Amino acid sequence: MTGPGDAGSPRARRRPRARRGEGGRLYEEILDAAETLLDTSGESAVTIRAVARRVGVSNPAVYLHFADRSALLSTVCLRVWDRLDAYMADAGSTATDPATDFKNRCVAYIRFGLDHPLRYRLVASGPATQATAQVADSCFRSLRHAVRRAVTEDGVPDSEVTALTRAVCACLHGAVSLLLLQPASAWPDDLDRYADDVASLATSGALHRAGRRPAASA
Amino acid sequence: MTGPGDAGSPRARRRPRARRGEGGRLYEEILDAAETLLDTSGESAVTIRAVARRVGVSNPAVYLHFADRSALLSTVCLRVWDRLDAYMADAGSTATDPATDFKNRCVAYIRFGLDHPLRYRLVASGPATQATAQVADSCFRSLRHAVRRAVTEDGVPDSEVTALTRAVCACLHGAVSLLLLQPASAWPDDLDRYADDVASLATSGALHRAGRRPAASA
DNA sequence: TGTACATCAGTGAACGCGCGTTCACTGATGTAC
DNA sequence: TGTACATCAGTGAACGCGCGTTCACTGATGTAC
Repeated sequence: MTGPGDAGSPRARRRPRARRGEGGRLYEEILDAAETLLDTSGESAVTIRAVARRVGVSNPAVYLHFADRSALLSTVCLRVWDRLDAYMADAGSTATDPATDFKNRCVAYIRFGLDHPLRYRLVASGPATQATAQVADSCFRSLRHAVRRAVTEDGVPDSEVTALTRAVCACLHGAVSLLLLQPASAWPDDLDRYADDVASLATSGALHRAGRRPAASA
Repeated sequence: MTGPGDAGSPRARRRPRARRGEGGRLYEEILDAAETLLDTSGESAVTIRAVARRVGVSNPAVYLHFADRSALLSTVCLRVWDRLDAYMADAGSTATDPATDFKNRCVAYIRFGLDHPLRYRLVASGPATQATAQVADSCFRSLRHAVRRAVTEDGVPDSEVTALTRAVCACLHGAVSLLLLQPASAWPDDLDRYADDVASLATSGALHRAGRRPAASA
């Protein structure tokens, strides 16, 4: 049925060898392949062999750029954190006022998680190296910065902004995780509105708890 | 150093064969072993061979009770959901008023997650079979019931209680996940208070968003 | 009371697989003299 | 201008491992006659 010859076998590209000084290109190709595998089949599918296969290179070639599998995996993790950070910053930059900036970032966070479930899962529960902790923290600080600008008119102290941001993170992450547990068919129709709702819930709830308004029951 | 003989090898128990009619005991022993492995080393460590080794039985013996590895894994998942459900119900039952009942359940949820990180991870992102969905839903309904009783004095409609519960779940799950990403040394000192805070944040925020009070900024 | 038989609760050995990783090697390309 | 050499960017084959799963078998225990 498939005809003779194995030319059509999946991704057996046998890519041309890079020229003298351009060896570093393979590094990027490996990371791209790893990310694709991650998006398609999850963290466990990101194996040295699968990545090499996909790039069209022999297994040992991967070791020219990564010490071992875990080094590859944590580099991928780092890259995804960077992407998320950039995606949120990008979403925030289009806003004209701080509140919208903040909301846009929240929406971006949730969209990112829902658009790339497996990628998101890696950053949300991936290898906890020093490097990833640093990138994660830089992402957190960007968001805290947005939070501070958004609530500045109330004169909220630093410590409270941090706590507020933490609460927002917990809500955003919880909201994404909860949806990812369900089939996409059960998701809200308007995801932007959903993200908005979650963001307001987190902020109003957190401000509330900080004593800015009287508590509800306990 | 370890002396001669392999008698001390880890868990090579070579357990005695069950008597006629008591074959079902192995079923429970397998599940116990699987849960222990899960708690110790995570989902990927729950292999047919590792479980058999731990029980002290040959590999094929596992197939007397489970069709394959995935059947074993989803049974473990089911069991953990049951445990979580029971743990929350137990925590709620000691309360004398609905608000405390609800708070206790929230605290129990968070404690469960922090006490058994890997177990929690399995239920929170485990195999999405029909059976697990059903148990997860029963757990959700218990909590919604507690929420309804806790907010009954405001005359909140059913749909709002469901949305409220969903928001609470998202916050609880987010709060647990966020802490699990960090080393235990960075956790709040008073976990019960932390759980309390998260619970009030979720409830007050959600009531807020429902229009019960004026919105903060947007 | 004895015995053939069925069933239960497993065992031992093997299959093929994909994996991480290592080893010795290779062929093209640039560079020093 | 020619050529020996160093280096870059990889390759091919193999190692040992643990895994899921299957197959044919076994020994104790209960039961029918």
